[in-house]
Amino acid sequence: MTTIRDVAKLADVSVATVSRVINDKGYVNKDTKNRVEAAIQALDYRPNDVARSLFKGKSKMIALFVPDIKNPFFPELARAVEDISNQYGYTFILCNTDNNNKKEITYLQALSQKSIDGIILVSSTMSSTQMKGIKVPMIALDRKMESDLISVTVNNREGARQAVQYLKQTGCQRIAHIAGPETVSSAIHRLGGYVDEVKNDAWFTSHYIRAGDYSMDKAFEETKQLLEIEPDVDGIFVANDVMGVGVLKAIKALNKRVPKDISVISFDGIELGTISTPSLTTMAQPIYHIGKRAAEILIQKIEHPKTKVQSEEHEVTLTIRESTR
Amino acid sequence: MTTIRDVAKLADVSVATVSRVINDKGYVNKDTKNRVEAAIQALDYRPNDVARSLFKGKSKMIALFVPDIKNPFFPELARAVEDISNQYGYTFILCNTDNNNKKEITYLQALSQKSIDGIILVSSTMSSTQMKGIKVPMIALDRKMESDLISVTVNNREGARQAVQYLKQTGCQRIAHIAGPETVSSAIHRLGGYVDEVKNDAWFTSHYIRAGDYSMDKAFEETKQLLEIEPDVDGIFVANDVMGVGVLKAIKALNKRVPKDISVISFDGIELGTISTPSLTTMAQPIYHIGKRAAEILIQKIEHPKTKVQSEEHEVTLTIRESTR
DNA sequence: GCCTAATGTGTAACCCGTTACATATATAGT
DNA sequence: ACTATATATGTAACGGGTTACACATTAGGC
Repeated sequence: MTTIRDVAKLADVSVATVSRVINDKGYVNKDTKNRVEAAIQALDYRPNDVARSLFKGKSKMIALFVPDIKNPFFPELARAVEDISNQYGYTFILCNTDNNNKKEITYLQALSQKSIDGIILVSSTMSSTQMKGIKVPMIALDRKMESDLISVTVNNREGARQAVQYLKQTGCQRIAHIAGPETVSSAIHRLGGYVDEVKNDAWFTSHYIRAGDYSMDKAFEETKQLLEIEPDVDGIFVANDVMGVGVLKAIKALNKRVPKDISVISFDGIELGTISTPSLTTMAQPIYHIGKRAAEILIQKIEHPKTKVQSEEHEVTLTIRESTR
Repeated sequence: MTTIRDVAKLADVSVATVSRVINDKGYVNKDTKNRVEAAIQALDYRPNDVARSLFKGKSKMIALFVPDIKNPFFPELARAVEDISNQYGYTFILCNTDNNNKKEITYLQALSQKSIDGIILVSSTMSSTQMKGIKVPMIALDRKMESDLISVTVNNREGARQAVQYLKQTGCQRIAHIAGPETVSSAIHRLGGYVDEVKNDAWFTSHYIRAGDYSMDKAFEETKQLLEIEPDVDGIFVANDVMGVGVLKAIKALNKRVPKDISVISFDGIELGTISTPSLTTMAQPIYHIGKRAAEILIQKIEHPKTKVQSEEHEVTLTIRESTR
């Protein structure tokens, strides 16, 4: 590796001058600058980022915590964050937490030892106590956290209301909900929106709500049980698309038809929903956009710590496909 | 941040001794060790990895280059690599290259400035010339590269042969192939395996081969054209599952039935293939396993540079689902 | 022509662990 | 008792940029 001292020697200047040229900072005579640049070229010199990081206490790296990248909702988020990171010169670190608080804490520790500049969290397990001591800039994405951390989310409650309203508009009389995990804010709000819309209906009882966990398999099981207990269900609002596919499978397994017998609407708008048969009507989130915004806000926080940044709540879009009448 | 010098002061020893305690290296008296450990505890001291990296010239970070994490084949690979990285104490960096050689080179440069310890490449665009100068340990995954870089792949040619054989066994008489990009080794070998099996058949002409690009949309278009030109096709071997879904859609759009009129078998074994209707019969790769092996071999290369490591070619498994008779 | 400000450049300390080397004491072997 | 080793610990250089500070020179203003 050639170092700044090699360059300095070849250009016959001090390392300070080379540093000034590299960073375009401070006064440097034009001729000197040319000489230094020629030396840099000649030696194919590239500054060592680790040395830089050590001095600055910053690493130009940001991390994204997601439960599991295999869940098809997260790759697009990850892609957005990586794109923006890159654009601003940051390196992107991906951490799969499995919703495991211990793993999160371990990552947090490891990353702060590496002088990570900022972290984007898709998490529901981290408590405000745990976040107290941490001075790394952070932002919550997709889910709000117990702590008052700034977040970028969508308007889950309103989106859920619209979904249920749409089912009603298309003629559904008995609308069930396959909910997400009760520890996750997005799931809570989607459930809340559903309840808003059905709580005053004569037919409504809590039997119409089944607790899923955002996974396909659980949704499959819950739907089968639901339809046994409440066979008159003619519409299901599912808390996410992955579960939506499970619901579709369950309905098919029971020899009912979608949307003829039962309409299904879910939430997220991932590509998976276009592949199932029938394709899923869904409340589509601007997934890439929220990932992008989270990264942008985080970088703003990192580079201009005094600027006040605010939480954002984005809109979802009813995307009508084949699973509703 | 508390530093090693703070700890040394509190424990009333030199920094060298603290370092010895931290790294469990060299002689340290038991009492001294206890005192140092108490001081570390008291100050909640954690060594600065950046300083360590600077001295060692190693960062304990490895990167994975994939074309696009949104392609559902890659998340599982990424997950495997991340798991293994973590297990060995490495931090995991994800890079989306979009099959863009410029991006790859930019990443390579940026990462080597950060003293990256190793890189796993899913790439087909990097030439051996470009790799010449690079002394970072690397390994190819899923695709072989032009250069003689060690790789972890599956036996694509043999898998393709088995796929075509299976179609024949189940009664297909005219078997077409939707190929992957001709620049990608896996696609080339899958095409090769197909040709091996059909080249001597009387009916075979090159019209039965259509060039896809591993994307769903292209496969959709190509299949429609294929079936127009060769309406007697009763079996299609598709180079990957994502395209398999596109093929299914095209066949449906033409009002033919799978597997009644046309059997479809694809390659990869991603979860997506279980969600389509009908679900896809496929040659399943041990995706997680090859990702794991690539990471393990890379780390072996990093930590024990003299040990000889070898390329690995893993087996694929015929996974029969609904898209074949 | 004189003073101030702008311009130009170098020295050395600093960021924080690591380790070669020096030094010192204790233990073992004969 | 004496040397060879094992044990124990400290000092200071090192890795490679960055920058405060000092010093020197040039330009500008009047």
